Parts: sequence; structure tokens; C-alpha cells
Amino acid sequence: MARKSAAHPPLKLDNQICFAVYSTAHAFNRIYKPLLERLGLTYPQYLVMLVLWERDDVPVKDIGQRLFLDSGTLTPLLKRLEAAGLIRRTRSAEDERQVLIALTPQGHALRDKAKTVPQGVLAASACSVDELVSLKSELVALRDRLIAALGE
Amino acid sequence: MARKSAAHPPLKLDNQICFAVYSTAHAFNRIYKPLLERLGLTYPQYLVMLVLWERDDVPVKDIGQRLFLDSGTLTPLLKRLEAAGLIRRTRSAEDERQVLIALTPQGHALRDKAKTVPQGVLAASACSVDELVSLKSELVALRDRLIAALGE
DNA sequence: CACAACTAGATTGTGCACAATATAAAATGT
DNA sequence: ACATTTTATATTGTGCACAATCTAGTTGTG
Repeated sequence: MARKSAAHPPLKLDNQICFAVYSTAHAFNRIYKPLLERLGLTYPQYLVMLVLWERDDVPVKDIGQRLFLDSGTLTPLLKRLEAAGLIRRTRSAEDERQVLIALTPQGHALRDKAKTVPQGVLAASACSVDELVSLKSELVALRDRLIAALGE
Repeated sequence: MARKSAAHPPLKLDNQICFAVYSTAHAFNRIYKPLLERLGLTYPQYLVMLVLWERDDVPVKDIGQRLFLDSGTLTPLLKRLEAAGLIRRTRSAEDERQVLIALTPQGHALRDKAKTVPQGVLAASACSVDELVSLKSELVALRDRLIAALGE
């Protein structure tokens, strides 16, 4: 016995799936940084813009649910996007507790400049689209199981 | 033509491999948080301890290379670990530029308490070890290609 | 209506993470 | 030997990220 744990000692850094995920996220961040600099966005800001380009005029809550982020993270980030002239923040008339996030014309226009970003990342990954699609769905499945485990 | 990009529109959030990685890293962080709280560690601090449990008395640089982190991140983190009594920071005698990081007896002792952490994470992932090992190596391969692309 | 329970955001405090810069020590070239 | 370059770490400033807490607005119940 103990053959499995001898092959994969549990406290060795290189055996940690979490570190593989963590360090890959870092690597992506560094790939994105120069590509997003042209747009004046950070990576989390880019994620928010991706959400808004799909549909805007949504409350902060919706963006947070989509990105798994809370108001403590989003409020200052959205204020920076507003200061950059990309979005507008307005209280909802129906429910005064909600702040609706809408794109400005500049925010809409930025989408065109962003269109080239995914190609750059794909090139850096040196992977086929099929490989990435399959890796992505494995990760999403794992992520959703982890999130499910949190709710217990 | 354009069939592939119609199936996978490049600016849709859910098609972004990077977001899958990013959000999975978050999910791991939340799984780890309560497990590491017992040890008085954050997740990045835990990674540093994993490195040191494999070998200590190493310069800051080595830890940084292992974890892909720079001194701006590690210096304050290591000072907090020192304040917690887990490590000692001493200038190297041979090369005065280096700060050597060594475990204290408490730092060594913490390893025993940490042994149960990976089980908790494995349980939360609801995955077999084999699945995780394979996913890990795909991620590491992708990460290393991204890092290679950075150096061009 | 009154009052408790809940919800959406904002605020504060702590801890990464990195770029840019500074400093000091070591290594190198002439 | 001395100037140049490189290297290791530290510092500062900006921007996430989340826990804990606060406020204001909404909903549910009697």
C-alpha cells in the first residue's frame, strides 16, 4: 500500500493541481497585460467589459454572479471604468438599491479594438482551438464541483 | 467559412479558456481558505511553505522562481511569515545580496498539521486522482507554452 | 400600519501581485 | 585597480480580492 501516495506525495508543490491552475492564471495575466494595455484595461476590467458587451444595463449583482466577484471588488473597479468614460452607473428607478451599469458610446466602440485580443492569446498558447475547448470544459466542470462543495 | 468562429464567438465570456482558469483558481482559493485558516496561512503563504518544506535555507530568488513571483510580492509575505514565527530571514554570509529563508521549529512542525489539507481539497473536487493528474499536466504544458511566448 | 427579515451596494482593512525604482553587493572587462 | 554591468532584495504606488460591517431600500407578516 501507499504506492499511490509515494508516486504523488500530497505536499509536493509540483503535485498540486491548484498550483497548476494558479500559475497558469498568472501566465495568462501576463500574456494579456500588453494586449489589454492598448485598450487601457486590466484583465478583470476586460472580463467586466466582456459581460457588458454581451448585455448591458444590468445591475452590479448580475456582473458579480457572472464573474464570481462581490461588490467589494466590483465597486471600485466599476468606478475606474466610469472615470475612464467606458460605462455609466445609475440607480435603478424600480429598485433604488440597484445600480445599473450601461456602456457609453466609447464603451461600445472599444469592442472593435478588443476583437484582436483573443487571437493574440490563442497564438501565445500554441494550442489548437479544439484542445483549448476541451481543457476549458474540464476546468469548468472542476470549478463547478468546487463551488458546489463550498455550499455544503 | 466562419463556421468555427460562429460556434465559438471569440469575445464571449464563456468561451474564454482564460476565464475558466481564472475562475477555477478563485474557486480553489475559497476551498483552501477555511482549511488553511486552522494553520494561520493564506494560500500564497501555503505555497511558500510547500516550497520550504521540500528544502529550506534557500534565497528569496529561488522561492520566486519556483512560484513565478517577484520580490515585490514575496518580501512583505515573508515578513509576515517571520512575524508569525514560522521562518527566519538572514543575510547570506557568502553573498550579502541574498536573504536566506529558513524554517523555525514551528515552521517545521506546521507540516504535520498541513498533511490533512490535500485530502480536503481532493474531496471537494469530487475527482479521481488520475483525472486531476492528467488535468494538471495539461495545464502545466499550457502554462509553460504561455511563459515561453512571453520571452519572445 | 408597524416591525422584523432580507437584499443591493458601499466602505474599511488586510493581503496578494506587479511595474518602476532604488540600493547595495558581486561579477566582469579593460 | 577601477569603472561597468549584472544580480538580489527592498520600496512605492496602483489595482484586484475578500471578510466584515454599514446604510438604505424592499418585502413579508400580523
